[in-house]
Amino acid sequence: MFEQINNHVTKCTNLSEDELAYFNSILEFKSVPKKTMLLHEGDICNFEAYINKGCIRNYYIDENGFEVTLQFAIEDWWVSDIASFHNHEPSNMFIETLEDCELLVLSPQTKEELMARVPKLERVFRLMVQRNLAVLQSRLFKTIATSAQEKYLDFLKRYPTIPQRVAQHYIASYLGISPEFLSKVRTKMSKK
Amino acid sequence: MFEQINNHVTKCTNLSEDELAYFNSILEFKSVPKKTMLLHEGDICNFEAYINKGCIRNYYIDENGFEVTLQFAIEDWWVSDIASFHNHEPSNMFIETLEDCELLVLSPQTKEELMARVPKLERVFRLMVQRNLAVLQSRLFKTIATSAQEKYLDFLKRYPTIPQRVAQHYIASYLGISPEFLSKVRTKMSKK
DNA sequence: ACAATTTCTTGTCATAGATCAATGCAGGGC
DNA sequence: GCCCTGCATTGATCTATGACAAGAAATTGT
Repeated sequence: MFEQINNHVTKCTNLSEDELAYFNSILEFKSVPKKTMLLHEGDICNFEAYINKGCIRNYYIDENGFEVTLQFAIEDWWVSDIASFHNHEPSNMFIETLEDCELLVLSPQTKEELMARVPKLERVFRLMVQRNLAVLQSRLFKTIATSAQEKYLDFLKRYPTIPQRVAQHYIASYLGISPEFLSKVRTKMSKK
Repeated sequence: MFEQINNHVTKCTNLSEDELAYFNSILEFKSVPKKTMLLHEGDICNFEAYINKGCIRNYYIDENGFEVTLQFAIEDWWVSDIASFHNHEPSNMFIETLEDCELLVLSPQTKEELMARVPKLERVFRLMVQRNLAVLQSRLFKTIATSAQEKYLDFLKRYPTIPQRVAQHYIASYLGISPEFLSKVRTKMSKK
């Protein structure tokens, strides 16, 4: 049950047997069916969850009900609203399982404890946030600078396994285009 | 010279006199004229700079020469390409001063030393990255979900001092619209 | 296996914003 | 004071993408 996450963590830093055991001992295992809301706009996010199995998305909704998918997360990723989680402030996003999921969960308290006991893990989480930031920066750039088709191709390259797992209209909402238009882009692409 | 930055840092964490003195001692002061390139695409970013005075932007350029401004930074902000800085990998962005600037600079080595000697600062920088991430997330959302005018209004609210300091076409490139269209949005707004 | 629901496709029409070109305007160097 | 050069504005088209509607296809639960 912990091989995957331990593998993941030890890629970034070296931990002793003891440290690893402690780390595992404070993780809470959770099994969640698909189509479950893990976080609702306005709630304070009280989890940072490692995905052992499954698929999750988080998204925003604007005043008119228009959805924007911020990210898909699958095995070996973490999901959370970091800002809400750390500052204990209401979130403005939604987090929802798209498949049945197995999660390993940290609460704000357990995470703090963990950081205090195993400071080396600070690094792991800082790296994670930094990587996230870099990805988001380049995504913003592409969102602004490129056509729908380019964005879709880029998405396929970056996340080749996602399209087989999630409905197409979610991908459209990730790319920032309408589902109809994504469909048209796809048919145009397949004709050539 | 250090009041500003010390103020900034002690807002996030408590430091002793000694720690603060050490922190200040390793900062390198740099005075840079406007229109200077601090980082060029392909270079490895070797600085994380606190802006004591001045205004800086970082931006991407795509294959066709189309520019996207990632952010404007003014007094009391840090500028860097975090990913390039930490992983010693080539950057894909440009960083350029828009005004004469006074900077307080960390190199990768001095930052690491600093983190080792004053671990409390880990927290400061992690918070900074997290805040950045949250801002960028909400910006991506707005970029996708809202009209040019809304984005502009939001920009004015969030960064009220920037428009007086930077050329309008830079703002357009931040908002992801053409300079001509921003001009049209502005005249339409002022007519009502 | 079937009905019910959800998702995907296809067509037509509408529009925000891009692109191009012309004009005006201001600041800096001489 | 005058000429450059770089910005901002304005107007006339053009285009990528959105919105809506209706049908086809796929998935789901029972």
